[in-house]
Order: sequence, then structure tokens, then C-alpha cells
Amino acid sequence: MPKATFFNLPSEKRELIISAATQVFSAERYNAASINQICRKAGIAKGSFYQYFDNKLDLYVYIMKSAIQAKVRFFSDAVDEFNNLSLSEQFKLLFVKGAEFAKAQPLYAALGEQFLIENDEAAKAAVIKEGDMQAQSLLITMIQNAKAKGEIDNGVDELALSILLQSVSDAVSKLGNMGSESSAEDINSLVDSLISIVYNGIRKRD
Amino acid sequence: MPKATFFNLPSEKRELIISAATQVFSAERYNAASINQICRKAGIAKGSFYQYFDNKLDLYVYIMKSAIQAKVRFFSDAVDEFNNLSLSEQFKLLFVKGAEFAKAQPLYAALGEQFLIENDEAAKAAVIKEGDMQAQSLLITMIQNAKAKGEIDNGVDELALSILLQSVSDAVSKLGNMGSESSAEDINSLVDSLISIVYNGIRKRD
DNA sequence: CCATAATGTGACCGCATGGTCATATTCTTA
DNA sequence: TAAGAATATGACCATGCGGTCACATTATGG
Repeated sequence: MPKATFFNLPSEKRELIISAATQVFSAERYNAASINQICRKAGIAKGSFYQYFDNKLDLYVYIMKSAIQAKVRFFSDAVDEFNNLSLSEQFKLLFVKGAEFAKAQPLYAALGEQFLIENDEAAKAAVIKEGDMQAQSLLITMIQNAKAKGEIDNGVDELALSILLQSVSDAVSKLGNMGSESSAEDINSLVDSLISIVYNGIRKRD
Repeated sequence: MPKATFFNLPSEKRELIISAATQVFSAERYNAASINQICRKAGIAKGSFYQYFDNKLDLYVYIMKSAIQAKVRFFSDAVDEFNNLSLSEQFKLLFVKGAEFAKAQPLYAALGEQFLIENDEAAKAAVIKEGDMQAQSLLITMIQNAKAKGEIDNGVDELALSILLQSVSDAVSKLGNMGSESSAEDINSLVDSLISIVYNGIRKRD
């Protein structure tokens, strides 16, 4: 946790530091992101940094926690709607919300992607200990409910389906924040196509 | 390209250096991987390193090129068989070969994964200029052939399908090299399940 | 108004990086 | 065996890192 001094700061300055750190950590891995860089961007002296945080890891965990909270908040509305939706509508909501989040909060989404490929074990462990959310568990619940309702064929492997959906969701989010070259409608229709494939299969039927 | 001195080296020593560099570059990104580390691991002096290579980038490009060649060699046998196979058999071959490669050549596979998440633009560009293979193009060709043959429903979006297959293939490879906790048979049956989903869809049919 | 606590600062430390270079060692060949 | 080319070496350089610390500045409250 950041020191008390950090929370005593005028909120403007505090957010400037958070913003600088978020920018740097979303562009670079933990080891490559440097405190000097963050201080320069935030316009504070390095000594000040160590008045606010114990060390680099302290800041990293704090920033990651903020990003996770933002994502959970973003999804929490959607989760309430789930029960009233058909399976394919649930898929769509899941993918679209994921892509929406990546577009609305690109820096937080980029933080998440950096975390996925983080290779500093200590940094990764510290974040996970502080409470990483398990996106996968939501998927599994969805699948099991749909099976119980008879919406999914019994022959479908649950694990395989969850892996497939997870990887598709990631792919969609990645495309979504590849800049403005892909419009929101493009993404939307791509999501429809993907769901249609997963739902109906690609086999030609007579 | 490495200097002549490097190729004059006794092959044993040359391979020791290649092995050390492969290990380091498969564990770390370009910027995080250090020449000191590689020299230590190979048991050579830093001065010697610069007798063999112009600089760090020279070595990186050389190692990446080797990995790409190894993968192309690995897949080349399989590509010949493609024409005689049905679509779902083609999918299976593609996924299984990918997972096989990741298992048989874990360091080379790890190099490929590192490259996917490389964020040093100069290093990335240098490798691509030297000839990066486009795995995606093989997929697109497969899909178009299958459509022409009437094996895929005309309503299926080609781009969406290629994205889906690519992300699934990556997910399978990642699972495949997550150590021995997942046996070869497990992977094999998971691949079957995934292909079955993509092929038949998950919708319950009457 | 002044003493004390809180906050801000940048020079500095030890260390590791990519890269250089003068020199030492080994190989080749006549 | 002697001369010259090829190769091996590690001290050294400038730079940047995470982190520290003595000191300057600002806020607080009696």
C-alpha cells in the first residue's frame, strides 16, 4: 500500500501520478518500466516518489489493483442482466462488454494485457495475492447454466468451450483496441460472426 | 548476419553460443535479455561476443531466423499431406502439429511467443524484414479451399473463422507447453473437442 | 511569530547494461 | 622456428537503473 503521505496529497497531484504510472506500466513490462520515467512524466522528484510509495512493486500493485477494480465495476452492471438473456445474447454481451472496456479504458485494458505477458514472477505474484479476478469462472458458470437449461448440446466439452470462448474474447479485445482502423460496427459484426460460428458450427448442412 | 569469425568457430562452441542465446531470448524480451547473461551462460568473454556479432540486434535476428526456419521445416512435411485430408482433419493436423512443435522445441516455441509480445519496434522490424512467416496465410488458404469445395457453409465469415482458428491454435499450444501436467492424450482429446465445436457448433439440434 | 512536523528535492550510491579497445594468446604457414 | 594473421580477453566507458539521504521548503498550531 502507498504511504499515508500519498493519500494526503491534493487529489489533482495524486491523479497525475496515477496517470503517469498507468501510462508507463501499460506500455512497458514491470522491469522495463522505470521510476525515473514515471517521475519525469508526473513532474515530481524521485525523492518525492519514495515519500509516497515503499518501492516500485508497491506502486505496481496499487496501479494494477485500480485497473482490476475499474474492470469489475465496468462489468458489474452487465452481470445483473445475464439472467434474462439467451445464451447467444450472453456471449454477445460478454464479448461486446470486453471490447467496450478495452475501447473506453484503453490504458486499463493495456495494463491487463501487460499483466498477461508479465514475466517477473515476484510482481505477478504480488498482484495475484492482492486479489486477481477470475474471468474464467464467469464463463464456466454461464456454460453450466446453459447446459442445465438444455441450450447447449450435451456432447459439447465444457472445458474446451470455455477455452475457446476465452481465447476468442481476448482476440476480440485485441482487435478492438488496435486503434480506429476498425470501427465499432466492424467489431460488432465480427462478434456476431464469431458467435454464429460457435453457435451453429461451420459444417455445411443439408 | 554474424561475422565470418562466428562461422569459423568449431561447431560445438558455435552451438553452445546459439543455445545460450536461445535460452535467454526465449525467457526475456529483447531489451531485458542481456549480452552479459548470454556470455556468462556460454562461457565466453564479452569481447569475444563482439568478434562474432556486430551487436545485440545482429544476434537476435540470427536466433529468430533460426527458430523460424526450424518451425517451417517442422511444418513442411505436414503441408504436403494437407491436400489429401478433409477439412476437420486439416484443422486437427494444424493444431496438433502446432502443439507438437511447442512440445518438441519448447525453446523455439517460446521464442515465437516472446516475439508475439515483443515491444521493441526496431528489433521486431529487423526480424520481420529478414523474413517472418505468415501463419495466418496458411489458414486463409485452407478456408478458401474448403469453401470452394463446399465443405464450409457459405454463411461463415472467413475473417472471423481465421481469427477464431488462430486464437484457438495459440491457446492449444500454450496449454501444450504448460509442463507435463497435461498429457499428450489430454491435449489430443481437447483438440478433438475444440474442432467438434467449431465444426458442429454448440447449439442443441432436434 | 516561531518551533516543529510534514513534505519536496536532486546529488549520490552500487550495480548492470551495450559496446570498445589495447593487449595477450593461439593458429597458420613458409 | 619465426612472423603474421586470427582470435580471446577483461578492464573500461557512458548511460540508466532502483533506492537513499542530508538538506531545503512549506504547513501547522500554540
